Amino acid sequence: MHHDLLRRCTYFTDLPDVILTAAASAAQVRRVLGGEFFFHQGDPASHFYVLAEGNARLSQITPEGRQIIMGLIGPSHEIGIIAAIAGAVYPLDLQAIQDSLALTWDRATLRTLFDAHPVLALRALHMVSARFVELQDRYRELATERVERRLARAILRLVAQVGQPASDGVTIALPLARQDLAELTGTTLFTVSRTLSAWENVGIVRSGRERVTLCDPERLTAIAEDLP
Amino acid sequence: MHHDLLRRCTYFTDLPDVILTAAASAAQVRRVLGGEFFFHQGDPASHFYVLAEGNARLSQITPEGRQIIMGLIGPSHEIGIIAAIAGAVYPLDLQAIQDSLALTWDRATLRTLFDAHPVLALRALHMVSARFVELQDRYRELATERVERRLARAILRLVAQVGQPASDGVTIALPLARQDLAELTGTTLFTVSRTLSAWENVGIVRSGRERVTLCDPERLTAIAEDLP
DNA sequence: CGTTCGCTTGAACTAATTCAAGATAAGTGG
DNA sequence: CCACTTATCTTGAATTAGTTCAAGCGAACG
Repeated sequence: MHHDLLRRCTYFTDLPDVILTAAASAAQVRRVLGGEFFFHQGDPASHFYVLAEGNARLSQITPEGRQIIMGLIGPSHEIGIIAAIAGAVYPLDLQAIQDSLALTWDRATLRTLFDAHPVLALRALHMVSARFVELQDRYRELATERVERRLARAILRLVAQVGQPASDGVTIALPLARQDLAELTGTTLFTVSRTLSAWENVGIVRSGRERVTLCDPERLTAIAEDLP
Repeated sequence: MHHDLLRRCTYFTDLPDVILTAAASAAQVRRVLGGEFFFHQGDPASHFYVLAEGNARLSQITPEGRQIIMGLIGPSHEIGIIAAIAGAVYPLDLQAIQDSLALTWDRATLRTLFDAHPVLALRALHMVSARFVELQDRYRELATERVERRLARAILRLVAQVGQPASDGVTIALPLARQDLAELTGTTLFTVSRTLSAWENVGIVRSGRERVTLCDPERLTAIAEDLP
């Protein structure tokens, strides 16, 4: 039921039932196959999405054709509230990693909801502000910290987001290549490979083809936070 | 007159007079001396500001005590709309560079204005979204581009923002030390100094103690955009 | 069973940092 | 007005984190 999905998003959480119902019943459903795109960078921002099933990658292409990953998202994550703004374009690509399902609202519907329930506009402001602060922190991280630490944080973030318990730790439940981790942390696949190998040698992680398992969260946190 | 100042901010521009008047008459005035802070990182976000006179620096301190500059702002720039959100804290410092004057609204006032004129909430969303996209671009820049190019862009941005015509080019009308440029571009003051010296030798800029003059915008743009 | 794709590792290289020393310029107080 | 002090800037030399390139390994997949 859409209603329950919405209740789990931070955007809709704790709102009165009447608003949830209004939003849920105004939603469209969109299915996107793994590898396909919800939208591309530069497309007119027409729809706001809440991911229901699957996983997706937020990425940007540099003018030179180099790709960087701005984030990886899973169910109940909201994307594209910029669609509420007339004339806006999406600032990045949203690509499904696995077959995915999303609820979606177009601008007119969104505006109707905002007009009926002004709290939704404030919530949108809240959401973008929170993302802004997060991005600011990652910016600072990129400007001031070494690759090993950035990679440690990226893995801790991913484990928190999409971790699945495994026999010897927690596995990141996404096919995640070295190249992806490199684009996520602003480095090269070689450096990622070397770093993961070093960590594996001391038992912090286990990793293989497009897969990383975190075995020793304490020690990885120590690296991320620069503790003893 | 406050009304005119507001008309020049992108946040208020093109709004009906009645809204501008409502906003202007609800504003408080705050004066801050050069070097003093409007607010600190971590303070409860109580006020939204529009800078009227002076210049200010947006900066963050890392847990290790290293500072990075997120931006430099001048008159008619809006800061701190996060104050509209209950429980939020400022994510960075805002420090006056010169004696400054700002219009300011506290949360209750802001909410009253939002209720009376819902377009203001949408505008807030618009503003934060625009800043978000800008920051994303700078993030990509930091992740993928070399220091020289980042510095070139930073200087072009500053010239556009606070440039003042001079005899031999356009001067950045701010006391701006090498260290400031380093913190703005994610590098060290030494690298900034070397790069500016190299540029000065080929006539792209002239620079001295806390001062940079851009003499050849075309060539600096060529560096920023990686043209021939 | 061979081909493909992702991963690893070594070696050379480089952009940028770090550290040190000195030069230059701007106040400050006698 | 000049010496003193302080802050900013420059430059060189050594170092290093990370990149780039090349070669080869190994698991997945048709």
